[in-house]
Amino acid sequence: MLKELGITYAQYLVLLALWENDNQTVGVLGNVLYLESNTLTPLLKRLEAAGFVTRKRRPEDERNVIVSLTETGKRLEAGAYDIALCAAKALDEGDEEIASLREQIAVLADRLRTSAK
Amino acid sequence: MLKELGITYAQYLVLLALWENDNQTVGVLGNVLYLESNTLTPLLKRLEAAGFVTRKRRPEDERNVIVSLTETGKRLEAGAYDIALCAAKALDEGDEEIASLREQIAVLADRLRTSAK
DNA sequence: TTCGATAAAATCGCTTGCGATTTAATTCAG
DNA sequence: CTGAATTAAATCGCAAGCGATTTTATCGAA
Repeated sequence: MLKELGITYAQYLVLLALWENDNQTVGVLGNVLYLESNTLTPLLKRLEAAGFVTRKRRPEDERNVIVSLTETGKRLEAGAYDIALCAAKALDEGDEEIASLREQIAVLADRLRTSAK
Repeated sequence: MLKELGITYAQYLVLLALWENDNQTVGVLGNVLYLESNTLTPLLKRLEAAGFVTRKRRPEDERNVIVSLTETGKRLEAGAYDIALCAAKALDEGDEEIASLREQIAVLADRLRTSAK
């Protein structure tokens, strides 16, 4: 399904974040996805080259780069709607179980992250 | 801790499998780790270059490559013993919880794998 | 005001992981 | 026995992820 849309899974995650909240900074996007600029910058450039997002420096503080959806990027949301549904169906697990599992993992990930610091 | 041993996490996983069961074929190793030769071959070459394993064609069937621990590779097991303990401690979760979580994830992964086929 | 500290992205080098193809060895059918 | 099919690794090309460093912009204290 992702291939039909012309994006990878990591790119899909970035777009999910942008569909949720457009015009985010690279850094904020990284906080959401637990990724840093060394990973995001090249990925965002590919999304930009594919015409799904734009990258502009914020005039008030040129250190920040604002990532925004293009019209094409916004339209993609509709086409991507089925993906989560199909994934859930493939997992064949109730929403509660998935949410619970996700939560457990988030807790563990947080512990690792803080214990690493 | 891995850096002290001079290995990466993926390499650690391969070594774990070999400590469990030495002299495995690339394919069998791949079945255990859910990886294929396109990933394992370069990784194994790095482990070989680092002196932890050897790679030899099996004489009876030259299509198979047997991966074996060197003495250095075997000795590494002792040095790696603490890793799992520290990880468990960092997770701060009982063995049962971790095992249960691992099992739940394995079930989901299997469903995805079979529904993809 | 200026210079050093801080902050945000970008860049570099490397390992992983994977889809697709290739190479080489073995097996099997006619 | 031979040539086609199958199997196991290897190879190729690319995207991700990350540690480390660099670049550029902003802030802050002397």
